[in-house]
Amino acid sequence: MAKYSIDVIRHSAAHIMAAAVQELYPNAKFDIGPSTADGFYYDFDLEQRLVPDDLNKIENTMKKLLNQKLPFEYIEMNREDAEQLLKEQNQTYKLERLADIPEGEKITFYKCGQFLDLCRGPHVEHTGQIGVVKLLSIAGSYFRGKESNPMLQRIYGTAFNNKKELNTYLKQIEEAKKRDHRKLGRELDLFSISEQVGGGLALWHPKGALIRNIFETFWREEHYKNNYDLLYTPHIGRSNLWETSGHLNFYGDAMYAPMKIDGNDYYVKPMNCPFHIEVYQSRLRSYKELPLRWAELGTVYRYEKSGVLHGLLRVRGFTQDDAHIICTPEQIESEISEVLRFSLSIWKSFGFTDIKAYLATKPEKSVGEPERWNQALISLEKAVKEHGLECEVDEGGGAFYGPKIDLKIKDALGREWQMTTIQFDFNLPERFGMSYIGEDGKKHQPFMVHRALLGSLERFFGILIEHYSGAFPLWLAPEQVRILPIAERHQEYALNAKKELRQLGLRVDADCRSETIGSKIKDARNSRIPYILVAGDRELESASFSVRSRREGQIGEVAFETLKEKLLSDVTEKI
RNA sequence: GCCAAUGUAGCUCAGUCGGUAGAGCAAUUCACUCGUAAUGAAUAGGUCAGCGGUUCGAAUCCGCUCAUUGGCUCCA
Repeated sequence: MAKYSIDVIRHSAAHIMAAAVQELYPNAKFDIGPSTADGFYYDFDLEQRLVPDDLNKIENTMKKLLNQKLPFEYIEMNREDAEQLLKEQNQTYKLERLADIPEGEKITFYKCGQFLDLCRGPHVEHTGQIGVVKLLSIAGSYFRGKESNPMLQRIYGTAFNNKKELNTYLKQIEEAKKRDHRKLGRELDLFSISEQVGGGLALWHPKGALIRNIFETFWREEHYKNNYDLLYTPHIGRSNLWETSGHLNFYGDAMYAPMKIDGNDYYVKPMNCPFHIEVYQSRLRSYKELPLRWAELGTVYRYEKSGVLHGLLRVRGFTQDDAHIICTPEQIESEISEVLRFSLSIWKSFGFTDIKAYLATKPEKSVGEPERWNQALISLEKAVKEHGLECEVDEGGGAFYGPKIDLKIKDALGREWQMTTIQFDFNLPERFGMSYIGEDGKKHQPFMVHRALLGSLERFFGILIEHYSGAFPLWLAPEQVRILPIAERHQEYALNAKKELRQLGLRVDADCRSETIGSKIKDARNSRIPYILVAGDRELESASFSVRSRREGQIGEVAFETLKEKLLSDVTEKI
């Protein structure tokens, strides 16, 4: 039996799904059915709405077809015959797809059982080679992905070589569900989103807020150490500011309606940049004070369509860890390199080391001098190379105002998240008429770079929750240590230790409820407490605790003095 | 925004044919004072998402609205 790549198997499975749909719904119209990163889909136009139960029906029909070991038959046709055939079958979407195939290119079909599909292949030889299939979900999808086109029904499924591989995949999905930050956010009492308040507006509960405070403090300290200055700017600004910046014109749809104050329209900010620029414009600037690196944890609000909101990962109000670097052309290279180095070091602190860069270059429509675009691009490329980052280039994928590098980080489950962004801006300096006096005594336009390392604190927190599965490392854990007295007579000892550890700056609590020790341990473990200290007669006697570490398991009795040192060093080491 | 599904106690979920609300966990109170993942008992907890309709009677049937979920589109 020939060995086929999983993509070929899945693409073939997509055909079989279409064949099953054709068998069950003879009037179905077909669009396309490619393989994806972990499965396949096919888009259909059906007279009836599919319901989840239909998936079983379709899957069973597919299994029947797989068992028949039907061959995939390759058929070449000329354009006229192909058109004729698709017209006869009333396959309007396929006809449009046919028209996409450039003149002179071969037009190929694959036939499997009764199902004939316009397709360039390749496929397996026969359906017995597809292994196991599973249909996963039904969704809507615009034809050709365009909002103005009709919506088709899409069925997602997956295929694997064997049952074992499929089960591994399904287990992964289960694991991801267990880590879902929305679920953990509720269970660990970290945050919530209230219908009363509104969708996409997160409420940080005490424990979540505590974690945020810790990483915000870390963020501020690191920025000071890396020669940034911090700014605070308002949440609203007059309409003329947003007219100058161009936001009202370009992104007005995503901005919230203005409020009238003294006859002026004020808008809630969707970005911090115009404010930072106004700080720059507050006086004449000399080349001697450049580069300026101004950072702010700036809370912004953007109208996101209702259908896209998703826990903390896609919200309407969020805090960016924003910064703007304003510098001379000579400083660009070292500044970009420095931003990248700084970014990588921050990610390392949070336990992310698998990072990939995505470089986006000049699109068709753009502003700014080509020479500046070029210089910016060179600096980005150099920095990526210098830090040895794997890099993918998206030609023409930059914003109209400048090229950029995005960093994607891989989490504990191997999922990639786009987080850091470093973007040049040739638009705003022009629009605001930013300048500095150069060595020559003349005015020059500075380079301006936007950068966000974590992106949005909300989104970062959501990903952090999933990455750690709620088990935050000691330095981030809202409750680092929990002391469990076994009986009432051990409470005083526990409370004294709690007091002492708090004096050392550790976040400690004692569980003095009249529960059994087993029950208290269960609760502490479910709360993902890094250190559980049990105190009974023996420990009281020897001034020690029975220590259970989330990371190392049961450690046994440790003298209180030794324990204090261990805890403090763990916090410093960020483990 | 679009397509679809879902919405019952804080959480997870049951609720038959339309006959007036139920479990487990969590919470609260009391008893127990316990040695490494669940001590026992009692109590409390509900505008069945909201509004409207059909009906003698609606969690249940119908319509609208809202929210959530999975996708699509979008993400300066």
